[in-house]
Amino acid sequence: MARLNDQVQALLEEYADLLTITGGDAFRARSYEKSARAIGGWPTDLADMDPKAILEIPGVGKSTVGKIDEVRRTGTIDAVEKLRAKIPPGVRAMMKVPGLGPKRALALHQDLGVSTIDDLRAAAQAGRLHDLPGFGGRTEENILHGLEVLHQAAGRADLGTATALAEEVTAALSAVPGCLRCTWAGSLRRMRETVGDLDVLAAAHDSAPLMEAFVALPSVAEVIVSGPTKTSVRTGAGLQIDLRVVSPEAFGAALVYFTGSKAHNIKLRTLAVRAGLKLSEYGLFDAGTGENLASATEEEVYAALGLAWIPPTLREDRGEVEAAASGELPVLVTERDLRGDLHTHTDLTDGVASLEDMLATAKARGYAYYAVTDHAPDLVMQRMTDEKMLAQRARLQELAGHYGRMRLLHGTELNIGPDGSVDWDAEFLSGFDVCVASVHSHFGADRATQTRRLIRACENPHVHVIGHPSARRVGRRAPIDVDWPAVFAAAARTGTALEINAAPGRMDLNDDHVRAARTAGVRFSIDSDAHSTVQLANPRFGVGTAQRAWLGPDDVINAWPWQKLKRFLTKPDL
DNA sequence: GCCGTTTTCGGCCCGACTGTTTTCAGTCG
Repeated sequence: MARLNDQVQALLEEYADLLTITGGDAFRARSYEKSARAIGGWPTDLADMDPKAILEIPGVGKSTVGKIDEVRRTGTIDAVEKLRAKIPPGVRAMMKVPGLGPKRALALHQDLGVSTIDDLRAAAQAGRLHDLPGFGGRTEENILHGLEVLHQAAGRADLGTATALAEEVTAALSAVPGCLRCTWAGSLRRMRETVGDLDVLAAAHDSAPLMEAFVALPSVAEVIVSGPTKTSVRTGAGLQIDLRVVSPEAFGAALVYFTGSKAHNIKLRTLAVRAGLKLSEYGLFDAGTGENLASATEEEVYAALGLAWIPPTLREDRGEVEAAASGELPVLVTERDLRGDLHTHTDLTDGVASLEDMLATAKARGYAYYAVTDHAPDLVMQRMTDEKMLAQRARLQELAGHYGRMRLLHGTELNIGPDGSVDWDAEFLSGFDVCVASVHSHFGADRATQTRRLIRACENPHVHVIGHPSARRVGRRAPIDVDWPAVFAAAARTGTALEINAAPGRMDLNDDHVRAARTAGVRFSIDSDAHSTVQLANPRFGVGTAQRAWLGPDDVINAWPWQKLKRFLTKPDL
């Protein structure tokens, strides 16, 4: 774990879950959930804060400060350990199955002796669940389906988790004496939305010190294989990390080789063979003489194959090799191109940071414009009212000019109802600078219904962006069933942007959909959906998706200068 | 456990949906 905040957050979340499972005070559990979120989203590392400052974090009281101190001293929390002794970890894991909450998870454990996900699957397949009180045939089916959803992401880490781990590992290894280069490769470098393992590459003349440091990392739980060029470990969270150490002369060739994808590598090797060459992780060689033609940098390797350097996010054999050969690689949008964020929250609804803190962090990111888009009233739990929204708008107007030249936009995240309607009438909506509209309910409706509701939302003259259009949660909830070509056509026709939601748990739209939508003429908004100042850094992940879909700066409305974006936010008459 | 121009005690987010039920528990956002 990179920050003490993350460690504390994980322990407090676990404590809240265990309290809930054991039927403890629900308000206490909720309180711990809240402090966990507040701590995870707090920008300063707890390790650098004194207790008094920690007590200032909203939602954190004396009891939590004590537990933070305990984590700092002992690495854990005694109260959590005591509950862990009573409730097998599998019971908590079962709560991750969609449709299974604390009550049923505990009932399954107590009445059926089910205490792992595997037990649960076996029991459901054997039809042993529907005899339990409160369980029936449909519940059993839903649990089996939920297990399927969970299984698709099992053992895979989302982009945010994997990136944090990769940064931690490469920083630690880079500090080892004799380490000349260290970076991550593999699917994480290609910025796939989830990764099954982490590939780390280092350059050194002597690999031994790196291997020793690697297996001694605090996040390592198990060593799978260990040798002079390759060591594989598993983290406590179950993610495999492979470390390969090569000589500095071979670093570029190894980076190409281990970044992949497999299909991209095959294409490159085929190209090499046809030219009388041989490509491996050690370099590009003359097949006849064995002479090393290129190996130190990726650029040299690609150049020796007659190719321009190909950005890692494109290396999927989707035409990038041909484009590199003909000098037609696209100019990709980068994080630096983003001039603003059009989907963010504050503590007025479910964010954990104040408006002022979010604005200050946004300004530090160098944005030219920034939209605050708190939840609208139809998401009842957020308790939004017209008055609260108008008060926020007034506050935003007061703050105009307080954040340099950053333009402050007042927006909202509307809820797209099952019929495609949204929270407010046209008059109220016209008061916003920007409206994101998202699906937050009725995920199970049929394709015709989902398609109609999204198209109707696009046709709303006050809706500028469709937020997280598929409503999927990576590894947790399947996307809604939609006729995407029809929605893409509607978005293009109505001048409605589709969001690339950059929160690692969403990554929505995904790269395939973005590619298809772009072909249909759709524009995109790469948004953080930040609920804390830390999450304002999310767009880097969305840029990965955008690049994988070959998007350039012109495809992304929040890469545009304000005047151009302003015109886009005035939709044409339909 | 946290918090306070309704409060230092007594509240704490609320409604919809699903599947199990015969009046409601569990889950979700």
